[in-house]
Amino acid sequence: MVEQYKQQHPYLVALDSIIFGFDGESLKVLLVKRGLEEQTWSLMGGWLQPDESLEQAATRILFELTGLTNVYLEQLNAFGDPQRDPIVRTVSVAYFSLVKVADYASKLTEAFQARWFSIYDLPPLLFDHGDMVDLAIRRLRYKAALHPIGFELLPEKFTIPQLKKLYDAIYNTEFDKRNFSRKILSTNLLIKLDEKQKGFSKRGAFFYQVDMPRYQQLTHSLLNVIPSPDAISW
Amino acid sequence: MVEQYKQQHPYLVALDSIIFGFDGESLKVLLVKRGLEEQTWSLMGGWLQPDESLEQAATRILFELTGLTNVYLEQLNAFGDPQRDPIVRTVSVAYFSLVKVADYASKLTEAFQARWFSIYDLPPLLFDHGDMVDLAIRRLRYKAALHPIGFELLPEKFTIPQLKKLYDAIYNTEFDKRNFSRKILSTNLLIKLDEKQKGFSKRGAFFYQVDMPRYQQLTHSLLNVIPSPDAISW
DNA sequence: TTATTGAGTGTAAAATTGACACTTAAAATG
DNA sequence: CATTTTAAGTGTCAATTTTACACTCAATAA
Repeated sequence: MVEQYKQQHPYLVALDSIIFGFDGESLKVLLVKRGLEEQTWSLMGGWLQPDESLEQAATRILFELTGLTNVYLEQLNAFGDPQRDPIVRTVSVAYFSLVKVADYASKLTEAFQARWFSIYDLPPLLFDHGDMVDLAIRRLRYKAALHPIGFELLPEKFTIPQLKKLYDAIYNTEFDKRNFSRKILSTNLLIKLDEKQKGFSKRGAFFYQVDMPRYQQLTHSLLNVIPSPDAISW
Repeated sequence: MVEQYKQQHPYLVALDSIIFGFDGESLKVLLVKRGLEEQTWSLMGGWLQPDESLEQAATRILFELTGLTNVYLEQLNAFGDPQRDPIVRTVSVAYFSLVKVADYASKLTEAFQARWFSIYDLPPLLFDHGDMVDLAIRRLRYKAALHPIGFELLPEKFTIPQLKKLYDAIYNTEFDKRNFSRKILSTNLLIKLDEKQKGFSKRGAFFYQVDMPRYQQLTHSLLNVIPSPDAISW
């Protein structure tokens, strides 16, 4: 009876994560040097262990390679081309992750030999990691147009201009600031703080933070977060 | 160097497909009896073979178990809970599929021991197949709200009332037929035929078919296909 | 011929979107 | 201290889209 199982070929199962960050100017992806003989830039990845689920494994690997915890993590796609890893056939489940760069930036690059790359200036990547990144960017654009996940890339407290810059970066465009803030504020997701940002502009912009209970309600609802989402496709 | 690979545990990799169909009244999922000792209703599934990609495997299995070819197929999610298959640890990549029931209905149930179940009246399912179906339904609702994929579930020629019934079934609601047809027609995806449907209503409804070139352009674009998509979430 | 049934269509009010420009707060400058 | 500079912040109007809602029409059946 269990014969049916015994005849089957097992494969290695890997997890790879596309980690997005935003440094205030442009959208970045976190990469590490990896490979057997030649070192190639590659995604954060590792192997599935016997006692863990896919999401647990992705979370563990992220922590081991970056020290990051409590980050936004979502399954992107499973990649299983027979030739994708030339050494051993491996199925890789890719996750994408949104992190608040500011909190970790220094730690990451020092201790972990990791580097942030602009999504418009990526080095050649290991295996099919380039495809994974492409898909992740498309998915991020798609998702961020409909769900208020942008906040995951910003610090706890942020200003509306910062948020607009983030969306400008994600969509490689420039939104109208009047329409943008009207739209964002109409979601009622943001709580205005008394505090103002110092040092960046003369006048200073008010800080906001996410209304967490409302955010929980709405993460999975459809909101039109950006103007003309019709232009987005995947 | 390749040591790194040798130390890893391999796992079986399966593919499972949630196959949606529409019989004119309600949304259905195609299931088969499967299992070792006790036969349980389960999704169409099979094992990944050494020489095929995930999508190829899903397509092959679909064909072997149902005879279906040329169907809409999209990766849903990879499921990898350590306990999901109690016999051997297996990672399953789930796909969801939209088929035109009419073309195949009889063949399927006869030759392949398969049965269509209303999504509101599912039997207990094998392993985590219930979770897979739940997720697939949510994904279908999400996707069909934004992309004109509903046609994949209807015959080549269909009427607007048929299409509305399909959407009513997907969302378990009743859309306003005036607003619905205005919205659908405004996409310019439908070509009106001269022919009318006979036998169903006295007056008869005009048949339409999809404008294929335009459909190709638009499948991946965001269209608001249904009213108030804000109500949909996943 | 008349009745029945589902197909097909229009309108007006409300809400949302998109385009567009001036004022203001605060620091920097001289 | 007055002036300049820079980015923040805000409002309006026209166009479009959405929603709610009800009657006529075509064809078959009686």
